[in-house]
Amino acid sequence: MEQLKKLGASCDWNRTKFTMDEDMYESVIQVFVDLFSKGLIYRGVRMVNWDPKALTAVSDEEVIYKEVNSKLYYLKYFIEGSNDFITIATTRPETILGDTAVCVHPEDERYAYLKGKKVLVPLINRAVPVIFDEYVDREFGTGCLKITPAHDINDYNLGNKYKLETIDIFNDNGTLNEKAQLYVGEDRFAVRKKISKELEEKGHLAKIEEYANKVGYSERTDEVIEPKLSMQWFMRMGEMAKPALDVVMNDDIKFHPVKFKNTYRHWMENVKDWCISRQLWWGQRIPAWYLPNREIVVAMNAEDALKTAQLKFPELNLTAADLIQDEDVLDTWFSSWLWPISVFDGIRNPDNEDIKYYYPTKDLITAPEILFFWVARMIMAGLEYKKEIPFKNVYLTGIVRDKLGRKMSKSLGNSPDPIMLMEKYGADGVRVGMLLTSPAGNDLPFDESLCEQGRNFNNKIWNALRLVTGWEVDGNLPQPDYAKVAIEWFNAKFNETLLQIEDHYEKYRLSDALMTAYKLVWDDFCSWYLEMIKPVYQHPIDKATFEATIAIFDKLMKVLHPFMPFITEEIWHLLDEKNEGKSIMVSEMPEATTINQEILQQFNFALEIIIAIRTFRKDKNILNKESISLYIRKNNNESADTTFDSLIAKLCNIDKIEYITEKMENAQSFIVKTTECNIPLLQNIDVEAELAKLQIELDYANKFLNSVKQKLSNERFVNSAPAQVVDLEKKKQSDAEQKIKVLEEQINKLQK
RNA sequence: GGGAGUUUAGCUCAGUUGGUUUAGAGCACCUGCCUUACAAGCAGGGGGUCACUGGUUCGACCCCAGUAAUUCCCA
Repeated sequence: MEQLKKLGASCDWNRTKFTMDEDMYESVIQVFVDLFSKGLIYRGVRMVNWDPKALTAVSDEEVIYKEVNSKLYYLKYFIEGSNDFITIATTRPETILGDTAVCVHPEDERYAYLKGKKVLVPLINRAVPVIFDEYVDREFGTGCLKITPAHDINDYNLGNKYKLETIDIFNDNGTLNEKAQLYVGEDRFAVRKKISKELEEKGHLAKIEEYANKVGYSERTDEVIEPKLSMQWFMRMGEMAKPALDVVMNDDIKFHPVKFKNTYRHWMENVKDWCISRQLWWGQRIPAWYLPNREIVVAMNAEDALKTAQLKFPELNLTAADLIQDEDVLDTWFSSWLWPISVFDGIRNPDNEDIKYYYPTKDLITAPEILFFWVARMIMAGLEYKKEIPFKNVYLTGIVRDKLGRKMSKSLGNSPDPIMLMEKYGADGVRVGMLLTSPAGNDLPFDESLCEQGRNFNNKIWNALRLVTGWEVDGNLPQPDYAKVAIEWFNAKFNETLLQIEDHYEKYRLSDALMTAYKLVWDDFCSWYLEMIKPVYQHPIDKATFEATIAIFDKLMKVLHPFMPFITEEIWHLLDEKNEGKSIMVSEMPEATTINQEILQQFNFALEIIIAIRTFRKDKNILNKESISLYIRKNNNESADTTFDSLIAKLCNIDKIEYITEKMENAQSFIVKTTECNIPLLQNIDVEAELAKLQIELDYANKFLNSVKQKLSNERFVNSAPAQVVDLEKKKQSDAEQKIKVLEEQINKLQK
């Protein structure tokens, strides 16, 4: 949590809650009592992962499955009242002592004759039925399966289905108990060796095969996990799952990205009852008390339980000492699922002001791996206790992974230390680094270089501030034309970009929103705008331009603030004394106004010219210090647009821009769109190189023209494609033809 | 074994009911620059058979079928 604060997470820290807080605890117990009274909570038997060394049940997450080399034992079971036998395959021969059936596939003709027969469990000769179920894989082993309901989850399910006897042959420490009849008190692995020997001696062992299978080991003790039956508390899911599925399917609650809707539906349609009891040393203790007559009372506390018990069974003369509370505690999700309600005390006081104000909320941000454990159940709880969905959107973040694609984990030691990262790159830098790599719904492949990029961005912004605040402002200076145009252009660009950013937010595409803002600041503001309006070194700037620039800077800081709270707050205060004592956090976000599309288009063309001139300078080794003249010849009967001329001149160090109509001699030229740019000869032209370059351009244009022509000559295309598309192709054709014409002219000129 | 995804540049990812010049971004890479806010920088540049095969269509990164690789969930 301290790390989150350092990262600038803007949480409501005053409302920090722990699930074991008094009020939270009470809410959980109240809900348990309520659901029990509604018949939604019941006690039942379930197979748990038992650690015979630690003497505790462990959760599925604490079991590590390892591939081990074991043996597959083929054992002969004699058919009752016959000398015939069938052969079953098992990796655990010691568990035959708990067998209560043998199972084959109903369509397996090899075993059809077994219908109604019983077979004898080797060594103890217990007669058990042969059952027929499609669960059996006919290809595995002999296609004949022994059923031990007490010691295998699948067998347990079959046991339930066919009402089989369940014989638990193990003690808690992994030794055999008296129900096994043989080897009582000996360890399961010692028994495996002994019993396979005995089975062999008595002619029950057909063969042994080497076999690789997965065995579960306890994460804590590395002991082999023993599936074990135990009494647990459950909550019925069926009735609650249905409405919780509906609100997601009909988009009352939206998932971002939507692909998780599928996963959610799949889970909700196959939902199983929720095992809510845990054998842990901490948590909300199950509010159930056992009476001497084996009855159970569920109540808010021991006193209530006693009162209820006394009322129910007056003949027992019960005292507090007769009631024993269940030792188990509740699954932590059983408190978490109430979070949106209980954190505002909405369970105990359903009509308090806080819950009325804060429920429902808009967005939940969480990890996809707990979509079911937490999100689904919060929705259920919300519908059950508030009759209303708890939130409208669920944004599912990715999992942070290292460069090798592994999850960050303590045991691997591959997690970076956030505090150390923040010292190195700054909190804003780390934030930018993480956010840049969070495309919606994908994992975050963590890379320190991304934080470095974030830091560099901070640095860039800081330097821009240094430039702007370093200017001397002269109130008497008139505003130059180029500055007026630059401001007009940037504001159009800003508005356009702001709409894009809002659209990204709308779609929960945070990395895209950040990247859009990043480019707005770095490219459009720093690289273009500031270069445009920058006064000559050690010259002052006019007041109007300066103020417009400060206003732009202010808006940019607000747009960046959600991503980089620290630097933006700092700069915001340095931009304007009036911000003293206020905070950018609670200032108004800029709003987009009408976009001047025309100036954006004009700029795009100017930009192409500028880039072409820069390339030209580089090609010809003409340093930027050396000023040049530019003669522009429009083609295609286009009229000249001079809006950005003063800026082209400023940015490219051009002493003169002139429009001409005739071909120019003694000049080098290049083409932008269909406009010809001429620059008077400063040096001899390398005719060969120039021709080669033009030829490449010409080839490209011709090839392009051909592809367009081919398209247009296809009657079916012209007939079936929309007119808009066809017109576009025609425009492409005429543009390409024009360009080819100009290129050919130039080639001719050079070849003279 | 069942289900759901993913596969586009060296890396991480966009690509909106199929038509916006011959597919984009950031980073990385290459070249030239210590230009006076910034070398943590500036300017320019190269780089992709859109996993593969077939189909539908005037037209496919996009729709359909199959194949392969890979990830997750459930068993």
